[in-house]
Amino acid sequence: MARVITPSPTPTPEIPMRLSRYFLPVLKETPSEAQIVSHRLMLRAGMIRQAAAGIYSWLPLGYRVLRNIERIVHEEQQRAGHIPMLMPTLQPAELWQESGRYDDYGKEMLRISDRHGRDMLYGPTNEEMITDIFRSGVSSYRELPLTLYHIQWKFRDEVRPRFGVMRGREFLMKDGYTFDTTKEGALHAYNRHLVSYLRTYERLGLKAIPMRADGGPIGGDYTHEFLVLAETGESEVFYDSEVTDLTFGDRVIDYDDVDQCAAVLEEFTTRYARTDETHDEAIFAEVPEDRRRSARGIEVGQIFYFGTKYSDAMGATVTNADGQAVPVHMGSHGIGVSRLVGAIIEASHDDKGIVWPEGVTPFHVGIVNLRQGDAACDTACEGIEAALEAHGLDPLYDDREERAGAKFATMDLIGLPWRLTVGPRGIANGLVELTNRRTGESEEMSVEDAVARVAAIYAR
RNA sequence: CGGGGCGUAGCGCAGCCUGGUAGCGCAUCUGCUUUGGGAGCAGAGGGUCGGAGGUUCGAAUCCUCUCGCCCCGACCA
Repeated sequence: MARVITPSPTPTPEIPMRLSRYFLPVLKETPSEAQIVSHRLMLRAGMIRQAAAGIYSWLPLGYRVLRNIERIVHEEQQRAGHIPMLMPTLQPAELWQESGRYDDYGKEMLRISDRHGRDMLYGPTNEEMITDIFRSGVSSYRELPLTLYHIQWKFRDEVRPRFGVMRGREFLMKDGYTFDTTKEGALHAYNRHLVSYLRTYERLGLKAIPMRADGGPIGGDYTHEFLVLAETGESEVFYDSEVTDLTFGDRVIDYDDVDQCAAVLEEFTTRYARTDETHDEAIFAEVPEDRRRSARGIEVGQIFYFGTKYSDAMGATVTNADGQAVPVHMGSHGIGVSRLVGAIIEASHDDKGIVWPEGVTPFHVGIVNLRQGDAACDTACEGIEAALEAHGLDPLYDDREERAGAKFATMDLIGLPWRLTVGPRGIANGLVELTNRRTGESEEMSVEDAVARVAAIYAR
């Protein structure tokens, strides 16, 4: 696709990485505070470090994954025609007083005051702020429809944060806001988001099922949550087994095509799929018994049409073709970016560690030198590293003075999808070993073939 | 916010009941050996025992207060 902006904090590409010079504080033992597998593995793999309850530093390896997810979300948002921007983490209380949510939100909102005694808050979401921006910048229906989004840190002062980044207090979210003149237009924006989310989650290596969600106090049917099935999920879900067979695949979508987007929504949401909040036993009973499933799921996104709730409260109107000022129809649509790191691990790991999907892996391939200091092995590894980089790939070269077992265990733990093993026995015959992390299958081949194979894997 | 638990070396833990000046495993550092799945031996470094008061000749240990973290529930992306 065309140029895609990936706003801050995204630095320039990192230099080639060797483990001897990296910062990867892996743990052999499991920290006692971690209860679920993704939290345990993120701590053990040196991806995060807790700063306070529900607040984490992202160490280099974790930061790479987070950034990859962020990049994919950006690309898919912009593919759907949505416009990136960035709103601040700290907001003035006035906006929230205007919408009425300053009092409604309760203690989950972190309230602070600045040196002048002015009431501020660390934003748990951005509807008020975007509505304020919109009303001051848009006045005519001719400027609609419009979808603005950003990826920003948010804070909700959860009573009981847990499960690592899956339910932190500080979290990174993509939230997008749609503005339309009519309800029909807003519902197309809703459908378009559903389609783009399906694409996004597939690229992340996840199967996320859209499920009818609870609209909360606003009500209505126009909200779906996307759930990843996992035993450790926080929500109980009920669904027709046919929904797990649906895949978005490579289909080409015209995001401006109202009927096409509506058809995708129809395809993915007609079968029964609900969380316990909206579960209805009577309707569920109509699903053939052998297709009824109940499981647990992790919520990784939500789409929501809420009409004119904020535009009414905050006076966000446009002049329509008849010259009348009408409130805009809005929707907000979120993807839990930091939470996805945990969700992906929950969905993709084994007893040795993480198994990254190729789309989000922190490094494309690990190079394991079994005999550091051996001239033939060192030369081969350095050559492979350079060749992979020439293909635009990021290898992680384990050049530490460690034994084979320790290097393998580290690679397995951090979950790189592919491993190239270079040892004195093989290299004497010009051979290296390519191993698939997920299946454990290994194949011996020449250095040149191995580089070509890895390049081909990531080119697809 | 109700109920429960835990804070001792980077990580995992013992010691606390019955006060006597801190220990084990892993990790780290040095040396030798080893080298295709978290090596062996020898040696070394690292702790205001979460913090503050109190009791006592003496407190990791007993008492009070306080901070932090974790678990169950309610809540939540």
